Amino acid sequence: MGLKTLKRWVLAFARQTGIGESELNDKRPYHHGNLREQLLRTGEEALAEIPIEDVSLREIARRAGVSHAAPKHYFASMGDLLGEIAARGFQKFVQTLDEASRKTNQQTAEGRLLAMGWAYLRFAEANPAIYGLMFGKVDRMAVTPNMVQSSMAAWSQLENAVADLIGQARAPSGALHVWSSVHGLSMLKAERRLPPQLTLHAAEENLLRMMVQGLSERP
Amino acid sequence: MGLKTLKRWVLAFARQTGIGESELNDKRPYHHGNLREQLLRTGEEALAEIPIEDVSLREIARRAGVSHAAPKHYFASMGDLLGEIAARGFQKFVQTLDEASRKTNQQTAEGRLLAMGWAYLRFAEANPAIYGLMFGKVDRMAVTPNMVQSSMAAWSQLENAVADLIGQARAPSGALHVWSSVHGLSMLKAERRLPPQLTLHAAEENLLRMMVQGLSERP
DNA sequence: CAAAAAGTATTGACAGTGTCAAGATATATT
DNA sequence: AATATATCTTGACACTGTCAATACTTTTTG
Repeated sequence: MGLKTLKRWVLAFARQTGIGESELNDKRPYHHGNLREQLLRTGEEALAEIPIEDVSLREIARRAGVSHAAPKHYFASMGDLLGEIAARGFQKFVQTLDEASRKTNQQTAEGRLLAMGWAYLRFAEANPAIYGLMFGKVDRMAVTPNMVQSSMAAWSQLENAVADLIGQARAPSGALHVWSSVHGLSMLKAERRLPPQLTLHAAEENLLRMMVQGLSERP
Repeated sequence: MGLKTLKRWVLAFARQTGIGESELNDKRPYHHGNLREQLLRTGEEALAEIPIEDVSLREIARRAGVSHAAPKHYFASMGDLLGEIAARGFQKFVQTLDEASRKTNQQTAEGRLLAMGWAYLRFAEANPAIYGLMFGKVDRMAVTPNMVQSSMAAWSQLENAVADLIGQARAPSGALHVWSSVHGLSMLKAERRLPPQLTLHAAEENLLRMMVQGLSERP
């Protein structure tokens, strides 16, 4: 092949011209080895660090240290990459709410639901960009199968928690009520559409209580 | 000036070469006359007709029949144009809910609030793109003063309606609860994040009832 | 009424984007 | 060891938002 020979020549020539061998060796290998995973992680990082309108496919590739077209092999489009990131978001989301539900001292169904609601609000607050992605704030995102599946898992989780409180029959509409409340508040918060004089912490606790109150049977 | 003379020359030449005079005359005047308003209307049209990711400043200019940089004179950026469109959306929104509140047969505060809630859901359903703009779905949008003002008007309207039902003191958190519910449901609907087996119409009525139920004092 | 000023729209350029096709390079298979 | 496959890069394309320079119109002014 003569390739290795060529390499030796280049190295020798480099040494002659004063270029340090380390400068030639510390270049990344051509094959990254784990680029798909890397792109997902880098994308998440970028979403957390810079304004969402500045997050581009090329920027993610740049941060990952690969060429601008490298992602094409793993993600058919920019929307697909974002969709997969959103899917991972939903998985982390489900996990977080599950932990919150299990770790609370409250042993009642109502207590667990409130704990989940609180965890929901905290998750949205802590991961605004990913949360926005999960719920369609970013128009460039594609709805991937992975993402649909993950979001449905989140729905099931919530419906079960609601069923524990008010029974299977009323669970679907109850879950819709609960999700709408916390999701609506999270969006309004993220978009700064709330009146400034509102004290958030108290308002959030109030809202969760009203939400549970809404689940109770009518007199 | 010689300009009018030149025009006569051109017309004469055009006639000689067989170009119809009408083709020369039916060109739009250089000054549009009402371009700012036109761009807003055209933008709303575009948002209603084509996918939101395809709505660009240049596309709006194209539809308005002007050059790609013409909007610059009226809107500092694409975000500003979208922001103004959102502001108009809020104004129409407030008007719609006001009408719904006044036109309902129900004479109770609860009846009026339910009518507004229903009108809210219908508005979001009928104007998905504009509604998305209003609540920050589009990352390219700027938050213009006009828009902040209009959105605050919407908030006041809602808070008043809630105050009629549960009093001034509890109105702020009550309004937050109400808005979160209907906004959350609207977003979940628009983003198709709801389980497919849900029958929407009934679910919406259920949700509005639960929402009102949540406003009632705790036993 | 003519000249200057101000307002309005166009043209052309720039850096940036997502996507695609063709080529280069590394690993796996035979 | 030669071939095949997987992976990454390069270069191009059409598009975007924004800006500066220019052309055209209307209004104001002298």
